[in-house]
Amino acid sequence: MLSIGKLSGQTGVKVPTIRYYEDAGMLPVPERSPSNQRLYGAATVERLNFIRHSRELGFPLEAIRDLLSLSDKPDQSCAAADAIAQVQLRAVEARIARLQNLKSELERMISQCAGGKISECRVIESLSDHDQCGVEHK
Amino acid sequence: MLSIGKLSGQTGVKVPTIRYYEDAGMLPVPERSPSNQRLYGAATVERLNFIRHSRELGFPLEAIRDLLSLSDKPDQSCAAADAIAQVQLRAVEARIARLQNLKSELERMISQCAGGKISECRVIESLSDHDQCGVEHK
DNA sequence: TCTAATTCCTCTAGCAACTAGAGGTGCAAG
DNA sequence: CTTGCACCTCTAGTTGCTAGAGGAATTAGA
Repeated sequence: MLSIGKLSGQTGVKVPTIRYYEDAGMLPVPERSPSNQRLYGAATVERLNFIRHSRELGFPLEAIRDLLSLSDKPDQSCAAADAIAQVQLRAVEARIARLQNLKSELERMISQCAGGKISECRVIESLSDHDQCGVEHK
Repeated sequence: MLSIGKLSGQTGVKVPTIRYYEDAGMLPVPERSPSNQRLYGAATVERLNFIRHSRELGFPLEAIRDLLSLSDKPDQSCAAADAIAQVQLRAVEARIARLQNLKSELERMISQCAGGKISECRVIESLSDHDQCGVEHK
């Protein structure tokens, strides 16, 4: 069994964040030692790594809860879970599309900033200029 | 002169957000009408468009404040503005790469889900597994 | 073995970047 | 002239944490 500090060390998730995740329902309520300290099994390392990687990909905790609910019911038929995965896939595709717009916008800005003065700098100008940006706003 | 509502309409930035930006030092304290209502000049439309566009590109308010202060010194080199954009570009590229990893995992999961069980899916596994993730952590 | 440093506990409060609501004033149209 | 909207200030809520207070327990070194 792992203390919260060991769990933190093995996953890179900070101790207060682990406690926060517990409050937020991302982690099951752990066992306690006789002196009231949290004790975690090895499965929690996996679960925390999963949460951390998903967070790094930009998933909100709610979406991660959905994904975790898949792995919490490994014997369930995929029919019910398929919808969740599809929704996540569509969300990921939308994120990628948007980020690729932003990427080319940033590249364009940088290429136009060829070591000149700010008065000639296209970075600031293009950030003001809506027509050139290629990002859709309503 | 524009009321806060007109300014909001012309820029797409919500009224409470404009007031928030004022508190946050992103916008100069505006004139007031005799009845205490905010009045904005045309320059504020430009400034707000700049802020909104920068936010949509993922710049934090602090970086936008830096960019705004740079644009007040037009004779300096634009290297600093370029550097801020470079940092954003690198962050965006990293996110795209990770999301594409996840996208193919989700696609694989959905295709494997044809009649199978969740326990055979590799999404959770690949998101838990540090070695496969392609992202560097410390 | 004793002590000092560390880890753990709970709790509250703060961060960014807003958003929503309460409760009140002003202004323009029917 | 009154109704209805836009505006005002202020507080509080949101998400996903992070930092600190104040206190108990465990571990490491002399």
